[in-house]
Amino acid sequence: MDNRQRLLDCALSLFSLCGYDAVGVQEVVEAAGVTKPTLYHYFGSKRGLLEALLKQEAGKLLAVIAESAKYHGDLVATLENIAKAYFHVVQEAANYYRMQVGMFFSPPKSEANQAIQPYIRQQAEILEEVFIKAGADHGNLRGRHQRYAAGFLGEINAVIGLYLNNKLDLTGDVVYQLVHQFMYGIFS
Amino acid sequence: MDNRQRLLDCALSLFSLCGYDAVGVQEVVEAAGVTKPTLYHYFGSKRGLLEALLKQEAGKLLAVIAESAKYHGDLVATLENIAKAYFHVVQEAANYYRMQVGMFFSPPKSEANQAIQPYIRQQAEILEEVFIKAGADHGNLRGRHQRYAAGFLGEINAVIGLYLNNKLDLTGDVVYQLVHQFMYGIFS
DNA sequence: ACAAAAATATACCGATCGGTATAATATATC
DNA sequence: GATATATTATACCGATCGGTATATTTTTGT
Repeated sequence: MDNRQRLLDCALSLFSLCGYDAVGVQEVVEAAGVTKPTLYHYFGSKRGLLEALLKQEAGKLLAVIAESAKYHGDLVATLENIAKAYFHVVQEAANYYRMQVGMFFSPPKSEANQAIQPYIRQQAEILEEVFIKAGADHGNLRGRHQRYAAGFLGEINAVIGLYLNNKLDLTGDVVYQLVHQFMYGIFS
Repeated sequence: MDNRQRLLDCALSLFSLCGYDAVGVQEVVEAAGVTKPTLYHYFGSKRGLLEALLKQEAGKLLAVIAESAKYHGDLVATLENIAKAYFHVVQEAANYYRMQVGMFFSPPKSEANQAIQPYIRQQAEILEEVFIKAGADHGNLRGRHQRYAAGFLGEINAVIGLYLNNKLDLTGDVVYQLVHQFMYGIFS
């Protein structure tokens, strides 16, 4: 009865490791120990499988990030919470996060990119809102919220990239250094 | 008689737009107006076509970046030169740069990721060397060159991402703001 | 107990995948 | 002008692609 979830789990492993296009439907069902009509019963198509996977996993991620991004007047603290949340998600679901970032940077006409776009946009909105609200307290941020949100996430993903390649650990110290460098510069 | 170059050009367009896996050999040769044995004569395989493409395009990019990254005691000026160089490359060869970033973030077992790895490593080494040399002048940078190189490139790519989605222009002002925020923080 | 519906398997579809054997056509060398 | 070499085309290969028609099993509602 959990064949549906097992298909999702196997799809996540294979997609994140080899890529959506490179993985055949046959490969997914064999890994899950079922046959093709079972997959098509639950998901209708390969694309449907991908979208169900994103709905489940990206939904979880968005909830965690949104919770971490509540701004209460202290921008440094908020950014630290956000960085901590991303690092936590990556450590709990490295495969999924790798896949999400890969899909974001995948070619614009690929199915993978089109499927991830709505979730990426929500993510961007959450981060932008932080800088917009902080702009009320720090006037000179205004008009740059989009760039700051993208830049901050870019730095987070850069560090996550190092972590996924075993180049560094995601300690609390990294959170501190990342946020303070972003806020006060490289010498802080 | 320039069928070889035409194949490379068409492959670049298609790969960057739709992805390496999603583009068939047949599609490439049709776009180039030749037949399959012509492609296999020049490149031996689909993978060989990709590698020839990278050798040509990534080589050009690396030369430009390396030239821009010569450190002469002024870190701010060097980072501005690097950012300018990246922006210049992106404006001259948007398709290729999009493809390169996409391949960098593609799944670790995909052919695309494996093919781009050596070039990405060279790029990282160029950037890290800047921060290592700057560490001689600014002691408190030492031991963090890897993180700073990755973080700086992450911010550059974040801005480039906004540009490729028509969210902002790559003006000299963006260079200034990016580098100064990186060096002196968000309020600079 | 029985019928309706959900879930799974067998076997198959046409299309496309990357790749090639063979042969014809240019092009350059002598 | 003959010969060797590089280049291109015709036609094809087995394998895999995503997807499905049909039938059977399992579960559910009554």
